[in-house]
Amino acid sequence: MHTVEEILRKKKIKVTPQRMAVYSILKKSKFHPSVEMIYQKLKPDYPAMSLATVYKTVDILKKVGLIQELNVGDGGLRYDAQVKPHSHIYCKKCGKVVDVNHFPGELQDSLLKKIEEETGFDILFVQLYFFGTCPECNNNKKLLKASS
Amino acid sequence: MHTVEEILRKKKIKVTPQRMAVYSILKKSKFHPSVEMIYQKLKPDYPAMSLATVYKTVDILKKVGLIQELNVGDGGLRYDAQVKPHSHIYCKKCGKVVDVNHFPGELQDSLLKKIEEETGFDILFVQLYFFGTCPECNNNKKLLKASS
DNA sequence: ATTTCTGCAAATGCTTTGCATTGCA
DNA sequence: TGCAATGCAAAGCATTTGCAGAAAT
Repeated sequence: MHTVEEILRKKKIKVTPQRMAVYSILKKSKFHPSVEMIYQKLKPDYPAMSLATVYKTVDILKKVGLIQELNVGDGGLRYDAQVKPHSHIYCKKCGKVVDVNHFPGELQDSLLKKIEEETGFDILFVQLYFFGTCPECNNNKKLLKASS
Repeated sequence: MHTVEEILRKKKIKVTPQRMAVYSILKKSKFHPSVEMIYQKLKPDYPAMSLATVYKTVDILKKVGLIQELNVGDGGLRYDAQVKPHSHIYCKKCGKVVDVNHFPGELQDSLLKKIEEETGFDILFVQLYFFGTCPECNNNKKLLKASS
């Protein structure tokens, strides 16, 4: 196992406070923030930080493989420091993205090979997204239903 | 079963040549085109058509449930008149999006319920994306490998 | 006849780019 | 010190919006 600093230096990418800060936000948070969200979280500690730097940083971290990009639609890309295969669930109402610690075993072995054979593609990775409404956003509706 | 015209009229949405043309492109094509691609395909037959109209039309068709939006990343949304559950494979090199007529049965019943229980979400739909390189884009590489 | 839609052009908003300054190695 | 990164502002693009004229019901 290597530290983030080592991984960056090995690829001749300079280790800067901004880059470490962006990675640290992503590593800590379970919210799968967008670039704008990362920027807002960093502002108190790095008042001079530029939004452009956050864009450039997530791009680099993505290319190096330290983070993955999630595409939940509705406009914004989200970033995730968890790069092991797992799936995501997105709330259509509040935009929250939550990890789903379930990844169909079927998807990891025989089915992938079958699909590669059928389509002729070489499969690099799989993204599985669930879309729905989260418990918090459901609350009102459920209470209304229960009382009617 | 209802015709597209009937479905639109029922929802008080006017049936226009532009709307039918956009739907027809999506129904016919297996390419999962973007808004820009749809616009380019329509230009010869509808030289006056506006790009804004295509944007507005896919939005309406999506809301009515006649088409689905695919989010393959790399910037552009794609549209698909096939609304039954199926998955998609996207070529990272040429951007092609192809249907995968395989949808893990696991995903449709017990697993969904389990995930709903674990997360508290109400799941509305699932998107499964495979990312990789298509046979055409692989060709060169494979030939090189074979001859080395 | 009324209502909605189209097409144009302008506006918006997210993301990228260019470049002088700053800072890591 | 030298090269790369930052931060700012401007540019770029995809998408949305407003509205007058056109078309559908």
